[in-house]
Amino acid sequence: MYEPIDPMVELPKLEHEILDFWRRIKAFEKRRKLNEGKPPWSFIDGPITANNPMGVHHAWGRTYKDLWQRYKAMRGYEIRYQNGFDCQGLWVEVEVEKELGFKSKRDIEAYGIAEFVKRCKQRVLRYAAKQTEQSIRLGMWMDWDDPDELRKLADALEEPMKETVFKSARGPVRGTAEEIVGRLGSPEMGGSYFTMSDENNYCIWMLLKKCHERGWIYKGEDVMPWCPRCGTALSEHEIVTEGYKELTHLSLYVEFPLRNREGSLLIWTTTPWTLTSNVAVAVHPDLTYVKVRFNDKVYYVAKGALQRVFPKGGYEILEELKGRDMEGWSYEGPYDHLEAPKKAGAPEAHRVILWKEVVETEGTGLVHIAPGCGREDLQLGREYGLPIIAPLDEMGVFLKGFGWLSGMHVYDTAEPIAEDLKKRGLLFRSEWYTHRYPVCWRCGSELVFRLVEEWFIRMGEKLNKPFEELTPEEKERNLRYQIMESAMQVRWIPEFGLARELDWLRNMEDWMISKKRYWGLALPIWECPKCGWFTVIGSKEELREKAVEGWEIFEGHSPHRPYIDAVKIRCERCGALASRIPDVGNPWLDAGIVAFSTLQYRHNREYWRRWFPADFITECFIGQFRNWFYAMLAMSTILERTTPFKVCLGHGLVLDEQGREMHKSWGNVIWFDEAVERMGADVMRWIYCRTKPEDDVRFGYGIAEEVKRRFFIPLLNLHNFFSIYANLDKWTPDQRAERLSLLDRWILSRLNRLVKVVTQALDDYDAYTASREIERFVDELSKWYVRRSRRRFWKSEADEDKRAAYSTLYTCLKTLLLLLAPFTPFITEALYQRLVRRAEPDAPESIHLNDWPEPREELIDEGLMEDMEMAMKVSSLGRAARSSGGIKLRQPLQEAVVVADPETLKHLRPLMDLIRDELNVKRVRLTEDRRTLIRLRAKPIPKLLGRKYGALYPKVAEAVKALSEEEIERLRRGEAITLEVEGKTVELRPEEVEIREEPREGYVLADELGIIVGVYTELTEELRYEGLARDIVRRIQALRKEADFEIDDRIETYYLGDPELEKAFEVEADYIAAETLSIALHRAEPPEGAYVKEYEIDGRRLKLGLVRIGK
RNA sequence: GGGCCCGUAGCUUAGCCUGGUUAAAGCGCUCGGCUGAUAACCGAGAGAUCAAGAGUUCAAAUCUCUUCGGGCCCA
Repeated sequence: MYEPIDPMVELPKLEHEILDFWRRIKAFEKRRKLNEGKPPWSFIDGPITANNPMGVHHAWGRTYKDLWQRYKAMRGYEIRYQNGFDCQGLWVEVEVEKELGFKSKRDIEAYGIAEFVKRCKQRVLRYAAKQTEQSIRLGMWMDWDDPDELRKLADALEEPMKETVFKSARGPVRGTAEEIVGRLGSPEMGGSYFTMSDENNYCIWMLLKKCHERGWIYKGEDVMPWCPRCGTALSEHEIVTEGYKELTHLSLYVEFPLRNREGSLLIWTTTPWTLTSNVAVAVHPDLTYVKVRFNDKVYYVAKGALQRVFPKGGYEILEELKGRDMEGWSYEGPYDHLEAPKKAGAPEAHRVILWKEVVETEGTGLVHIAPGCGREDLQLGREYGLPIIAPLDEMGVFLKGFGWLSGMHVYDTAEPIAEDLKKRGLLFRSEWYTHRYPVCWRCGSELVFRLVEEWFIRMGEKLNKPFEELTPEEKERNLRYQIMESAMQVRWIPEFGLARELDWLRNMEDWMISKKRYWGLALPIWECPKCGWFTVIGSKEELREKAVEGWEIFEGHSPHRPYIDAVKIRCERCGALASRIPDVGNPWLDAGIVAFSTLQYRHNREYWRRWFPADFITECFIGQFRNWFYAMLAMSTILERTTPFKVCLGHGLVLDEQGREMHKSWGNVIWFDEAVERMGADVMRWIYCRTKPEDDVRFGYGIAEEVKRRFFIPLLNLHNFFSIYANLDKWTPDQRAERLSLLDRWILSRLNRLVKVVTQALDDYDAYTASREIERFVDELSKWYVRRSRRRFWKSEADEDKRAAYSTLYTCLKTLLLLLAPFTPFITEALYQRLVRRAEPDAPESIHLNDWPEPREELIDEGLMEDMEMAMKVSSLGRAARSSGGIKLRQPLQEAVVVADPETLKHLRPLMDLIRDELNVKRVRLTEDRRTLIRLRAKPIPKLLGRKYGALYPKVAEAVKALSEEEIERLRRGEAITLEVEGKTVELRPEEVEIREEPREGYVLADELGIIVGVYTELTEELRYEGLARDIVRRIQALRKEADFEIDDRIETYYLGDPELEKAFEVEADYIAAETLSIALHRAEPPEGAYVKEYEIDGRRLKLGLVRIGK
């Protein structure tokens, strides 16, 4: 017995049953076993940060990941199924700080780095467990760790050096908790990879050492946005997210007196504290500057800034000059008398430099440059070889050497500095100024720009020429261009991905890999405090060899702070003890190495070669061009000078239903757990699959409801329709038919084309086309094939045609389920169990253990599909015609006429029966002759004819109206015709009549694209009773359903009512009885216990009573 | 400042790469119809100067350029 499914079933509930089922039969394990040793299809999972529960936006990429893994599995490829968790970095630190109520780095150090790092690891494990559960819920088949085991491991980490047992995906593992955490995802343990694993960290060491060997690692200074409260630099990324506020600051116009010439440069700044570190003044080479006299003093400002600087006028222009004319002018800085600037050589360095970024729409058109306090300033300073002054310490307090400012906090210095300058006659003016200013995303403090020492990987020069013109030597020298070569080996989807990646690579600065924090990759750089020598250690073994101190403290621990910091080595230059730099690594190093660390690059090169490069990766592309995609490409290029992935599918953002980004603070976030339990994972997955990946998708419950209604419910209904009737007829797949109807051949043709198209689309990593094609097919299967075939399933005898119908529909449903299985794994499993597993005892026990269907080319009949398209078009026109004539479809009509060109008619000829049934007419006529449906009428134009014939006009008009169609046709061709009116010969000219087309008597028409369909609306007695009979049948059917009779219950029908209706019962008795399974029709009061209802049909009353007899 | 994506009906989208009938769907609204698989469906009506302008072409929503608007990435 096939098992119908309630179309109103709660999909989430069904999905939980399926999850249990999979678990019970070990479906995933069986799939893996089936594909073992087959050709590999390599997918590398971009690690998700295990720091919070996953959101619905993660589900998009994860749907893709699962879709293609499932698809490739059905195609018979071996797959690694390794999920990844990103573990290290500031994101986790911030959350742990919140958990612990910390406010700054000092709190962490007071708490103890070891404890803090432990908390970070625990958090990662707990959220990895959570995300594992959520991913399983989404339907992802991966080599998962048991979430409960991960949680237990997190708990065990309380005592990191204590022995414990972890039930890994490959069986129990014994060791200290810390040791086990370091081995997660290893070949012997299976499960997800964790970027905090020892192997991942040591792999990066290997990579960094290789960079160092090529001279690409260096320590540099950079000016970074810095939070004085948290004591840390923030990356550009952290500021962009939500890091700007409207703030009002005191801005100053300051005079810089010129040396060796009259007057002062006038500069403007919103950060007075940076004046202490001024080194130069920048002007635009091409802007016009003016020398002006104002209140007896002489100033230089940009011409375009005059209005702003002297709003009340009163100045006198003495001279105009270009910025470039001022280059090299020397001036006195405002704080040249302080010790630190003096020591740095600032007073001697002061001069005017040229900079193309200077504008005259803000300030004075002269920009004060302090290379220690601004990123662009620093760059300029480097170009011009200027000294650098960095005035602030970690907490934002002025260092020694700045006179009265030393010891003051930067936040408190604006007004004192203004006072000070005023006293010394250097302050031209001050004013409050409101602008968007970066703040710390954690504590809201205003950021300052601070010079810090960081470590970098050199990207190489930016050569100002097209890629094609680069010489091999230039590429060899510059990592940047090598990575570009790797990027060009990738197939980017969408295609503009390459352009974005190359743009990033062309412009990116050296890669800053350090961060002054605690939880992350321990950068393997050991530096000598005495002489500045440094080296990069490439492995744990190398460190052991070189260690001269502290190894015993480190031994047994993961390569993280603080234990790794205990290990000292000998400086190779001066022999002093060298320590590891305290910095941790950029987290994108962690994620970027996974094409090596997870594929056993260091220990099993053969395995690595089998799985590298990945055939496919997919992630949300917003931001990843400079993050994961970049890091993967960079690291693979460094190690192997090739791309680590062949195809990169990027997708857009998940927005709310109004098209806004989801933000916690806006209250429009949809949580994954809630969404999946409300709409179901399949619906969520289908929403993502049917979206163009390059666009953003709108996501919400309204959209889910629509997707469910338009796609899932029809699918369930198709299944139910088949199940109900196949059960009644006890049809099984072995009951095949020799001969298929045209309709069967058509839908099988459509089906096989669908298989072909979906296969091609998925091979092309195009879920969008695949899902849209599937939707179209379901629509046609439901709205055309089943609708037109319904009666074939209803008839009582099980003949050849009926078997053909069952056979065809079963094939369609089964194949459709297989095609859909990778997209919507739950519902397809549910239906497969209810359909295929009932029909075919040998079928694999889960749909996901099946092979992917092969298209049967020989069944694809392009001609037939074209014919059918035409028949659908004509049917639609016929229905429109009936509708415009106000004739309901239930009323049979005598005929429908189709007028069209011979080509169209050729298409329609084989399908006339179908059209006849669909339009409920007795016959269909096809013709090329328009006049079958249209008659021409001539109307006299009184204005012309009246004037011409005077009193005779009424008779002429009559004659015109009576013209034959042949005569009108001649007029239409432009010929004049002659008429006899009252014995007179009248010449009628074409312009004297208006010719109209009218439907022929009795027909209503609809037309489109040159096809006209007309139905003849005159009813014969016979047709009228047939129509009434159909109305009656429908009422009886409705009543049967209301009475909850089984579909195959026999009944007796009692009727009384209007004589016309009673007569219809008599005339159409056989028809009515057969349609309603009535063994008898009685014109009588229904007996006691009958199910009774009164109806009105076309204003006539009818009382019906049904009595159930049984089967 | 540089790079990229997107502007089609009230809303959500298709079509654009590969130019060619009267720009296609869904939602919503109005009216009518069908229904023993369907909480579905079918038909009609209303609703689009395809962001604007220019160019190429016999022909432009589609190709090119410019402008405007929205967004993203990088400075």
